[in-house]
Amino acid sequence: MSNKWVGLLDCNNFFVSCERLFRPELEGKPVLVLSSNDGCVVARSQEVKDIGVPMGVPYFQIKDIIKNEGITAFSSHFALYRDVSRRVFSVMSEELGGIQQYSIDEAFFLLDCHPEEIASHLRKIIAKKVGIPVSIGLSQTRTRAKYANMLAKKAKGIKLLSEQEWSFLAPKIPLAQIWGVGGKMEIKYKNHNLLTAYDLMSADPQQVRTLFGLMGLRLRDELKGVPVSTGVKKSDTQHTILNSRSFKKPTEELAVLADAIAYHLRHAAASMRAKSLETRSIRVFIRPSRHSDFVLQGGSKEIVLTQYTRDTVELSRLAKRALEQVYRPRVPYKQAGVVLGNLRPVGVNQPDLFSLPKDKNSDRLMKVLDNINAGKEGKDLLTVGSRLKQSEWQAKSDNRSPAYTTKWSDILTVKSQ
DNA sequence: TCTGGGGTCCTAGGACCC
DNA sequence: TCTGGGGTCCTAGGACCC
Repeated sequence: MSNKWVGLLDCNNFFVSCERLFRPELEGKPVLVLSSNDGCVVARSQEVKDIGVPMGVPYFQIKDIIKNEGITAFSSHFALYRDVSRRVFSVMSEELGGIQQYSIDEAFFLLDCHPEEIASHLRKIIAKKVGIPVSIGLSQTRTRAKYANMLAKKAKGIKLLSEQEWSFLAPKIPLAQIWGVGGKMEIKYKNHNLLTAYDLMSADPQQVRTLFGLMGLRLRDELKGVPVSTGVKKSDTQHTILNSRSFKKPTEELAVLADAIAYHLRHAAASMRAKSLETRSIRVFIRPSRHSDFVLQGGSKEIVLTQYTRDTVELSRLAKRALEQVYRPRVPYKQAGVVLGNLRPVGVNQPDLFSLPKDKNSDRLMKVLDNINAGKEGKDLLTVGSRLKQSEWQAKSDNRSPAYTTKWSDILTVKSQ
């Protein structure tokens, strides 16, 4: 272990910052971003946090506050956020070499020396080249760096958390504030009298293993300063691609579900091909509302293929079959989705002894399909699988910002004088 | 009326085998 | 009246994250 520091760079209020990039007059003003369907709040500017709007609160509950406080609310616009994200990480990679992207707005990295100088340089160059404010936490493991990052947000954007300072803080840090400890685990730890980071660090490892499983043991190591995943390398390809959406209103009809599933399958498969991946398993799930009496009536069905595929037609057939197996009449479903799993990069060819030869025409057909649909985001002109006349399950986004960076027609025009 | 979507990793329990 | 035990593999679901 030659690397002394594990760093975590995190974009501040990322979605809000993305929207502000193209609406600079909103700097210093309260801004929030809603989830798709305009369902609930997923990003808040500092001003909105100060007003007291909580994360994840349903939109309909705060409509009055938004109006009274003069908050600007955006529908989420993922094409924009993904694009800005790509820019941030490409600057980071240029500066540091290897990074490990963790989410749309966070990445880990390793440093041997000069952590503060490098962190400060990173912040400046990202602000200059992309225009997004970021915070950086540095410590000995990813879990500690994550905590350092939280402190950085309250400080001036950078926090170096040394071994000494960690030892001093650990007895005062509630486990709930530690990365990886959610509501359920917090209660479980509490039940065994483990309340702080220090408590878990000093607990008996054998006991931790039996009571809290592998996750508990790893968390204990990370808190003690022993990194669990060896470093920050990894060229890891994605394991799953998921496509799902909640319905405008619940449905009990198989035909409507089939339409939604077919839609999600087309998009998941196209996204998979765009990433040059192929799949060997498909899962279909349908669920009632999380807030209804039917919560437990949902289900999922996975079909494992004998051979990798990228073919929308083949996958559509399987998706339909899986759906018919999980579907139950008289359940008000509120969400449907498709997961493609067991992904691998195309071209890693290990032909299966027992599988049939591949249909050569399939790849060509899919290419034609993808080309026709390319650039028509959300249009879905040429489709495979069921398609209802009126997609009654789809919802809309009312306050979406223009596609400043991903659609020619929405690019800003700069005028002199 | 209205409560997101896209990921990761782990584990309980059933099927199957000897 | 009695019903093995242990291993592996797979699936569905849970917990967590942003």
